[in-house]
Amino acid sequence: MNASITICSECGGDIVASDSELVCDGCGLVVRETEIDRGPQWRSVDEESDRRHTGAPLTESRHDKGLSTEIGYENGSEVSDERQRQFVRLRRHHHNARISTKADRNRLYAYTEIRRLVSTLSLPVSVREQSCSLFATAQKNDLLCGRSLEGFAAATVYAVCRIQSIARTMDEIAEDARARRAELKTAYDALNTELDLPTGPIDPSEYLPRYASEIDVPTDVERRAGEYVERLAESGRIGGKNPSGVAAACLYVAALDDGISVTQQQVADLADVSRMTISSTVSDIKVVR
DNA sequence: ACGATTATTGCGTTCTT
DNA sequence: AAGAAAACAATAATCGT
Repeated sequence: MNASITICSECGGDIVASDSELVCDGCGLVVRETEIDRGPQWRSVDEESDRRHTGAPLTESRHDKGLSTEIGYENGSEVSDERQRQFVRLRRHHHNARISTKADRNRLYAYTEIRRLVSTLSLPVSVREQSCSLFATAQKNDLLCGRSLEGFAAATVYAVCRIQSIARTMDEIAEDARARRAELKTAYDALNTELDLPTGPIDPSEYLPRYASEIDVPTDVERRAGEYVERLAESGRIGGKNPSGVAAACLYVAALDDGISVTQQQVADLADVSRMTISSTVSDIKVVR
């Protein structure tokens, strides 16, 4: 994807470009986002041939996959009045042709909402693309009728997070979504039952890295917390429990082991559960341990 | 077969040490 | 600050129509 290779200052590994970031393939250090000049914005059409395309890359997050054509407004002075009026008509026709059906309009609206959500939640671009295509299939299966568009936009984002094992609670998505939590849930349930998404139950350890960094504990505490999660799972104690709360509880116990002073209330706020939820799984951990 | 009612279980509140 | 217990809400199961 990128021709210019540099050496990582931390570990000496190669810096490679992935999506919009430059990442070290040795230690995973993100060097810089976007700013570096990567030469012409080409992409190869297929890996074998040498043919290159210019232009914006195809993206699933625009309802026409980014292939839209615009009729410009910059008219030179030599353009006659009649010609200018013709352009106005052309633009209107072009616009109408581009988003003709209600489904297209809905999709356009949902896509912009998805784009907004993904960016405010600072999720990777792959989530945006997959959410949009998920929305399109949902639309194809007539899942939308009677349900809110905003709810579906948020639900696809949440669903893709679940599929890609990106730890986000439904509440976190609902926080920034322009939909009520109930709308998100009905939409997500519809997606799940009708399209049976490949989403197993969330592994609590998926939350550990994020929570660990938020309360600023060393990595071996995070690792110990992971062990506790595993132990609980083995003894079948996380049946239907909120995985976010379980992760926070394990982190709490692991932190105490290292003599780091954290309160149950702190980790409870972190996981967005009550202190009591933490407390109960804490006592479970002590049984297992 | 479907809908309503009941039962189980996790969750949050409040009280207590 | 942490634990204990009674009340709550949601989901699963059972029963009746």
